[in-house]
Amino acid sequence: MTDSSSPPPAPAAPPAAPTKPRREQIHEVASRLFSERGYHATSMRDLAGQLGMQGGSLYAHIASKDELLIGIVDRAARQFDGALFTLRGDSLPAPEKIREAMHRHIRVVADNMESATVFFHEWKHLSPEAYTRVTNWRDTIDAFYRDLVIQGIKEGSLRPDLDPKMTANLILSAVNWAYTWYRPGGSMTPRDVAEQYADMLLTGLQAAPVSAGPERP
Amino acid sequence: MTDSSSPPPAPAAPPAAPTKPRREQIHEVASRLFSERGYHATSMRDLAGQLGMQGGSLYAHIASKDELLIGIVDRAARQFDGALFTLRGDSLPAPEKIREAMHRHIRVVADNMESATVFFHEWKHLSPEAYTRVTNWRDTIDAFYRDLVIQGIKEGSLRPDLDPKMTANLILSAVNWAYTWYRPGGSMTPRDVAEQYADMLLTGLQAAPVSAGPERP
DNA sequence: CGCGTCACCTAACGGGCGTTTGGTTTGTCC
DNA sequence: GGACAAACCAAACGCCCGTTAGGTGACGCG
Repeated sequence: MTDSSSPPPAPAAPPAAPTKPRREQIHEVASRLFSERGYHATSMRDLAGQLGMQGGSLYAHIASKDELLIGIVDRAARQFDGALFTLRGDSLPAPEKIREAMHRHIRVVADNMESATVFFHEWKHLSPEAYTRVTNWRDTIDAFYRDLVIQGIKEGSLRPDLDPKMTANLILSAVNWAYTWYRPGGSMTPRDVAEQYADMLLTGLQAAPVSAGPERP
Repeated sequence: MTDSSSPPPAPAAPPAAPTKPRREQIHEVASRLFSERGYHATSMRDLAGQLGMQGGSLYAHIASKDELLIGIVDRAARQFDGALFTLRGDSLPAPEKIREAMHRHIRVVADNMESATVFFHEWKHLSPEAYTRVTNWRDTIDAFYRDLVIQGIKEGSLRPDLDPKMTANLILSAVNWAYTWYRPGGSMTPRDVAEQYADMLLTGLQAAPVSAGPERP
């Protein structure tokens, strides 16, 4: 609509390229369509139509439909990776670390709603190599949260009777499920969500007993 | 393998029919394939092949592929409904009610892993009427948990500073996400999962402060 | 014995799929 | 002004999809 001649290729300065426009546009629109309709329910002609071109013309920019999915999922995985693994070194107490990890995790989901949705929904349709890559990667995320809980139990900041595996499951449920309900335009920032979730998880939903007496007041 | 002549039609007693075998077999296999591969990645010929028949022969028993999906999703929704809505009348304190609702919710997921997976994954591909039906139904489930939290705050059994919407989101995250990791053959029963989750959620992950003093000992 | 019915097969239908091919336009650089 | 590449179109490729139509054998019932 606005400008039909999309990219001025910057003729004199190609070394540090300004952006790669068309290929990235395709990936972006594919993220949107795959997340809205699903991978198999999106045809290459649908995708091309949204970009104002013909189905076959896509193949001047990309190699195949599979490669598109792999690109989207890998990119999402790298986002999670980059957000969480810088935390491994930090020496915060476990509750603070859990709070911070949840914040970063939810922010990645919130900032990449479309590719995160594709990541959680369509990873089963990846080619075998990409499939096992993603599966292994998810195991390391599980382990990250599990180790975090174990550390907290050891240092005494978390309840000693916790099952680390189940605790990690619970935390992951909270942060991952966000892709189903969070809407970036709404009133809550990713930080708001993470703070509320972490508060509820760490200190519990139950009202504190009425201070003094152990039974009736 | 075992018996190839499947159903003796019980000629003298058709009034209260014994079972409807073939149609149900198709629904069961479809649940499995849809949950494993996704709706659009499962062809009617795949489905028929698993039942030892030809693609076209399915249409002697079912009307269409859409109808299959609708049947599976509706059945799953009815399971959740039946499990949760008998709780509306009970006059338990909110924490107990949350614990019980989580237990029932997880049990439905665990006892119907395949149709639950289809329910959570493929509802976007329903026909328009079934789509809005499922969407509305999910809203009532959200409201159920939200009201439960509101009741708990009113009666003083839950923290007064909770956001009911977000608290319901957290509970739903835990019980719904179970479909991604729970395996019925494993060492944990649905009750084990629910008890652990409810304990963690209600009383919190953090270790209790060192008993006596309000500040440093 | 003939009739109906059930469960299934074979074959085909129109259409959409991912992808390839060859050609046309457009714009830049020498 | 001629070479060149990028971006795209139009058309076709073989294949698979959901679904339909007509036919066939087995079986129970009057």
